[in-house]
Amino acid sequence: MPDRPPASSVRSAARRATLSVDVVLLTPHGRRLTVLLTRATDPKAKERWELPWDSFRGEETIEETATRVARTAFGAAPALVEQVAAFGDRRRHPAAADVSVAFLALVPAGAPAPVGGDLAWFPMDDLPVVAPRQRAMIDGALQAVRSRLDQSPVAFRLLPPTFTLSQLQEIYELLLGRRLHKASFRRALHAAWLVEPTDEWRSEGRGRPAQLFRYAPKKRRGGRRGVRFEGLA
Amino acid sequence: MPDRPPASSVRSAARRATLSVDVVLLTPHGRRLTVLLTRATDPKAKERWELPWDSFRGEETIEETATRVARTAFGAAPALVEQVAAFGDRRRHPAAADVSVAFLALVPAGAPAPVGGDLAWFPMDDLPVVAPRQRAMIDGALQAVRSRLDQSPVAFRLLPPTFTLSQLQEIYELLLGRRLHKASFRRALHAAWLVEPTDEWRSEGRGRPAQLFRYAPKKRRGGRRGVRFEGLA
DNA sequence: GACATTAGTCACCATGGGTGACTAATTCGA
DNA sequence: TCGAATTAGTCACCCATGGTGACTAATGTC
Repeated sequence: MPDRPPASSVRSAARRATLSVDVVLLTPHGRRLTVLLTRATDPKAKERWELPWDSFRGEETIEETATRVARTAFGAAPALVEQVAAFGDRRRHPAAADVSVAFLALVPAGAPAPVGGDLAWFPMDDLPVVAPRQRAMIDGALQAVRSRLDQSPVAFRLLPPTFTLSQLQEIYELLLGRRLHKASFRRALHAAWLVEPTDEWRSEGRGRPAQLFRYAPKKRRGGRRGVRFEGLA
Repeated sequence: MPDRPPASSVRSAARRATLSVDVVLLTPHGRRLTVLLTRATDPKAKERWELPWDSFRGEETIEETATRVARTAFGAAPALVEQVAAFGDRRRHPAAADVSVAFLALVPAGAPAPVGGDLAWFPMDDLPVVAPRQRAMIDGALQAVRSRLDQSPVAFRLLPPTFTLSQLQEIYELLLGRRLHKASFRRALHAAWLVEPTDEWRSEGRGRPAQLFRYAPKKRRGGRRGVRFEGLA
């Protein structure tokens, strides 16, 4: 049996802390997932690159801040913005914020290459040095994307509105980090009623033209079992 | 093609915000999951009950704050503390914090009943009115527990170190909100190598005595498929 | 026209897992 | 003392899930 403290919680006097909102912008480039980094603003910073961030302002919600930061950095609204987690440890952060809330933002494939030298897409597996807290945020964002593959339309937000099934499979392979069998992938996809065919076909390069599909989830019967694509709406 | 903003992000001057850390303490009582609430400290508050919380202090990490808040409220260290998410919207919060970080904390079954009238375990499905932001935190914590059932030893932290398989199944049924078939549950559990038998048996009440098990996850072969208990370490 | 290349489908089969029925060991009451 | 009730634990049947290789289809290239 634990000791029993006084029933009401001990409260400290209200204190103000510095808070930042950081965004991990992701987009596929070829067969690799890439992150948008900006050149560090502080010339004295050891690190040369950092995630887009801003201090939290009381006027907006943190989601609004994240969306604004993403739009400012990338130049357009991302296809999806979701919170990853709050990071409130003592690891270094560009703003030296007490606490930073990380968001992940997805941009469909085919994003324009960054203009100047102050913005660049870096492959996830070949990142430059960034502040340790932001490094943890990037890892957390990747983990979040992977774990939400079946709960959130993450894969579809990394593609344009219409896409071929081969493109979709490539995204899944990218995120899962392993090859999938074509027949299995399509069978599961069909069973999940996540996409519907359009009447367009894409004939690019050699090979048979592929039919274009769009993301159009349908109500599912209440089957509880099954793994892939479960719970996606 | 989106418009291109100046390459470097716009930064606002560092601003300080109020930040709270709130804890959703959960424990099973009978066949129901319950939450620990304390009586509101502010006598003018509309709500009479609230989640244990504290303002963030720069000296600790938010995880440390959460653990301290949980220990102070419950009277002992919980079996597991994990972050749920940051809530930075405009919903009302007891501390009127700009941003609140919610944590979930698990206490094994058999927790002592609260002493005074200032602390009470409320069933999840019969909660009193709490501030809207805290209400969202409670819902988020339950969702987090459910979604982490297969990734984190959540179920085992709601049980004492040794337990019967029937007890474990009850916890899973509690969290999933549906009945499970005994044979299926045990087959999957066996395949996952999550528990090992002790040489103790519990003979309480009528019926055949049950063998006691302990949580002792073993390395799994790299099988990728399968649902239940996957990824649990 | 042969061939490479990519799309799309099929059928086979191992495994996962839902299910009912069985046995085992205990308490309780007649 | 014995049988019913109760809880633990296991087995075997069988269908659905999903891995796999091989096939056909439609295009471009040489």
